[in-house]
Amino acid sequence: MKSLTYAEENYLKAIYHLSEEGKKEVSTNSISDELKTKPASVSDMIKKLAVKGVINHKKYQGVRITTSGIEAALQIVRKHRLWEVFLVNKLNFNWDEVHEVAEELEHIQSPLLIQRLDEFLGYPKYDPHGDPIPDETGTYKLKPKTPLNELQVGDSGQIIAVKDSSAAFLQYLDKVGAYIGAKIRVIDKVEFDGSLEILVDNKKNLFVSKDVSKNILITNI
Amino acid sequence: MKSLTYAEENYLKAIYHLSEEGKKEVSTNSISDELKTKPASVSDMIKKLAVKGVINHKKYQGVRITTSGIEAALQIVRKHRLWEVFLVNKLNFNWDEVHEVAEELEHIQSPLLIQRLDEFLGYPKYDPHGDPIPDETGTYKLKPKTPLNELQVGDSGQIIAVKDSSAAFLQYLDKVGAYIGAKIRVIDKVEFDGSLEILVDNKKNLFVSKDVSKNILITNI
DNA sequence: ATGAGTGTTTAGCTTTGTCTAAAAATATTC
DNA sequence: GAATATTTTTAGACAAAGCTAAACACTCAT
Repeated sequence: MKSLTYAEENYLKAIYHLSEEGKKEVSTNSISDELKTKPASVSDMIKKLAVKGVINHKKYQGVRITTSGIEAALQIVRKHRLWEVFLVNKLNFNWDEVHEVAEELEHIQSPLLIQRLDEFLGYPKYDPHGDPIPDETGTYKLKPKTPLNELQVGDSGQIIAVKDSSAAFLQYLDKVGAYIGAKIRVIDKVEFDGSLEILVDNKKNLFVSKDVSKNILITNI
Repeated sequence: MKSLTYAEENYLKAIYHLSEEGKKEVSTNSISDELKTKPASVSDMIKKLAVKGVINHKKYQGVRITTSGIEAALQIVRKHRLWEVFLVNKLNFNWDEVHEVAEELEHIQSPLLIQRLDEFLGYPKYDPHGDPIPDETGTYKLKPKTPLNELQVGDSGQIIAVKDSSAAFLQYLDKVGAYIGAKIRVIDKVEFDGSLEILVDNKKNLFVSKDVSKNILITNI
């Protein structure tokens, strides 16, 4: 299979992510929304991707990613998330600063580079946002994610990801001392407003509103 | 000044390197040789670069890089060489494997990334080939380089670079235990064929032909 | 079931960076 | 100094990736 151009990689990744969200068929408009391009541009690109065999397409019927498309997309996702780990763990970037740079770095073409980077980082299984990193074969494992607000008093676990990854929300978390990987336990729950008291890393008590707890995902309850 | 595209950066870097080799004016043909493009493509690009103010150009008279062009080129060179240090020092690449990947990485646009990478690497002053790394202001210092074959018996120094950086030559050096940074001393010189006996890192005697010693550059005699 | 509205595609244009072929300018040689 | 050779530029084409505007197809209400 011929390799993909920079733009083709971006379209395929968008289609892959949209395919993950439930339905099999991805619409032209949803792709153009995701990538901030016009539907006409998407139609053009769909033809190219279909020729390369990474998607199937019938006119006016949306797009379906193929097995080989999923494989290719997973390798791009793998690169993106490995670079995010590098930026956060080695270069001390914050969560909210890594995405755009990783968008560029993910397109670097060098299998050896990615293999060595993976090794250098200690073969991480999850990126700084808690999303799984596929291995060279495309295999990955999701951690079960439960919104913090669904936990009961006494439940414990680890912050694995956030739903709202806006800079504002990430900065709030930083400020109160919560972070991806923090161990937490639910100390008290106020039924009236759904707010929680949680213990962070066995040392710090924190009160969070339901609005906040809905956006924090916990694993390993 | 408007920023440069990927291709414009490559042309500017080529012009910068060609300008370093003595003469001020760089010819269209030499640029097309360097970049493996056709002279017609170079003529087109020259117009664009002249509009952006990084080169001066009079028709049929070659090209001269401007001060602002040198500044821009030095930042690209800085990025290229920092990535080379990263690849060799952190990811265990060999000297002869880093150039192509660094050619891609040097185009990533993120001042913060380069700043953090520089810090992570310990603010290196020279890349794995012994070439100087400009700082954020474009300042750098060349080490004086003398070909090994011009040293006399008793002279000592450090391998700072190689002239011939073909994979074959670099692999030969690896095999005999010579490397950038190795400390050497000239033990004996055969006047008949110009071959040398040298002591490497105070522990290993090595015989090298004149053809080899011409291609090894020494600093700090 | 038809007509309005939404979604998708086509047609044609733009920019970037490349090319070939031909024309123009400079350099070299006799 | 004229003829030839080389270098450089122009002209015109093409592919990639985007756009606008217009045409086409599907979907849903009435």
